[in-house]
Amino acid sequence: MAKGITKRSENYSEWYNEIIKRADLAENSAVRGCMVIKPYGFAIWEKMQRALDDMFKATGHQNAYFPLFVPKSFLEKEEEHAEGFAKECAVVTHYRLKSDPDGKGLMVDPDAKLEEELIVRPTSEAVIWNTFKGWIQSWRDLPLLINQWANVVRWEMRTRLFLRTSEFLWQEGHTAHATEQEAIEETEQMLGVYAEFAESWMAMPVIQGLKTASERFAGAVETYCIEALMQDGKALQAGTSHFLGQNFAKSFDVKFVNKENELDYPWATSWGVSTRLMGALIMAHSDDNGLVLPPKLAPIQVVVVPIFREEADLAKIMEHIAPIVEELKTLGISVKVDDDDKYKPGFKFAEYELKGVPVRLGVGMRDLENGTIEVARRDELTKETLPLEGVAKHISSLLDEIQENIYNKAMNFREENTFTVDNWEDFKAQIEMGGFVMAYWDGTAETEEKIKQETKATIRCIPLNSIEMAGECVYSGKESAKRVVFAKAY
RNA sequence: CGGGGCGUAGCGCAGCCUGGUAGCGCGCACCGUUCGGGACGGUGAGGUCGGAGGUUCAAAUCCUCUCGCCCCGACCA
Repeated sequence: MAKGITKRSENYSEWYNEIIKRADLAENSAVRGCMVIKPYGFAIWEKMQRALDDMFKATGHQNAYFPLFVPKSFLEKEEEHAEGFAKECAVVTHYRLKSDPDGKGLMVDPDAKLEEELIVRPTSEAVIWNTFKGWIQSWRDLPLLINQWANVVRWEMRTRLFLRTSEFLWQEGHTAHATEQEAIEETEQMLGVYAEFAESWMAMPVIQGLKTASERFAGAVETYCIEALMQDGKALQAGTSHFLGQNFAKSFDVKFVNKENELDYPWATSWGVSTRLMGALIMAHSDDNGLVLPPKLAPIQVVVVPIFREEADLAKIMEHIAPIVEELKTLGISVKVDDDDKYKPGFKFAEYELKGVPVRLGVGMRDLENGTIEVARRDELTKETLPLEGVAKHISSLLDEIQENIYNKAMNFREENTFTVDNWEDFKAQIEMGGFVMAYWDGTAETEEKIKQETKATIRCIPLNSIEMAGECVYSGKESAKRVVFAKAY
């Protein structure tokens, strides 16, 4: 590229920021730690939302919306939950400003102090379970399967675009069930939905597993997660699904009468994914030419770049490609024809590569003479000249092929960067080099903590569906039932 | 909150040590030639040098204070 971006291999985080900037996805705002998601970035997020929302609906969930503010007394009710989130809460203490008598501008009106502080939601368990109290009386009211699309605020020390911002957009599911078994099934079902979304929409392979006690969601009995490996060898938690037991029901005094006419507390789950998935998408596939989008999430799947000098030539080219564009649209493919004459073709080629558009079609006067079209694919940066006849069908299957190809690439990368390690020296060396490190762990929080202190590696998850085979803990040498996934993480 | 770094044109930077007419690249505007991988030439617009105070005949440059941002750590979807 003439105006190359920072190489991925040289400075990963600079590369990451530059992809976001040059693909026009988002920017830091003037507001501390907050992010502006720009139209192109938001278009991708909307496609993610749509796909996820359809999956939630297909599994029987309904959308609703709950308040932004959580009275402090609500947040306090579940003790562990309160403790876990206390350190990162934005708090509303006043409801009015007034002119500053000592100078220009405004000041907080001390007379407008709230009797009870309001917390800007860091998550909505508290408000939602307070609401559920009024919704649940009988086993007939269960299961209650609710999802909300919302913003939340967590006052993070250091922020990074998409990966960690003070305010972020997400989806949070909150469900209530009559039995423990059903709630656990729901937790696992939604983890499966996330894994399916990550793999078949984002083309990003994930490991499904359980968090250790120390990494568990505050107030949960069990936290399930999906973990993905980024191209710099660091892990990213891409989604979580929590089995909350009866903790919130008890804290918020939500009870129902079961079929045996006995009072019981319902069992709860909550699960969420956020705009962090955008960060995952960027880091999983992009290269030194910019963003690489899986076709299923690309706002523009095919871009047509006419190559012309004269207005008259453009008109001829448009006529030449019109049937193809029509056919692509009929096939449900989103096509953009960039007939802008302010930029030259070479500029446009680079621009659409930066934006990750999966397929680019180039058409010039040469093609008109030959009845051809140039088809370039973003994932492999290859191009070929094909007869115009039948090209729409070819493109349609090419998009599927690209979707599959980038998944396979990410999968190969993960496999090449997943290591099985059996002694402490190898463990430290491998963690330093990056990747998922599969090692035995004795199951204690002490060992987990010491490993974290000495290597900065955390247990990303205890994988589900792995073969149980006993071994010796890589750190303590004590007995261990199975290998867990260690990595440095975002 | 600890440790580093930076504030000069829309963006990226030089100038500061050693005070003396505020510069370069990109971008922007106009004209011409170009147009199948980020074009080239010409002309031009654009600045209270983050802010306040001080030293000086003279401050982007030296001194004091202040504000803001970025990076590294603790925290974390």
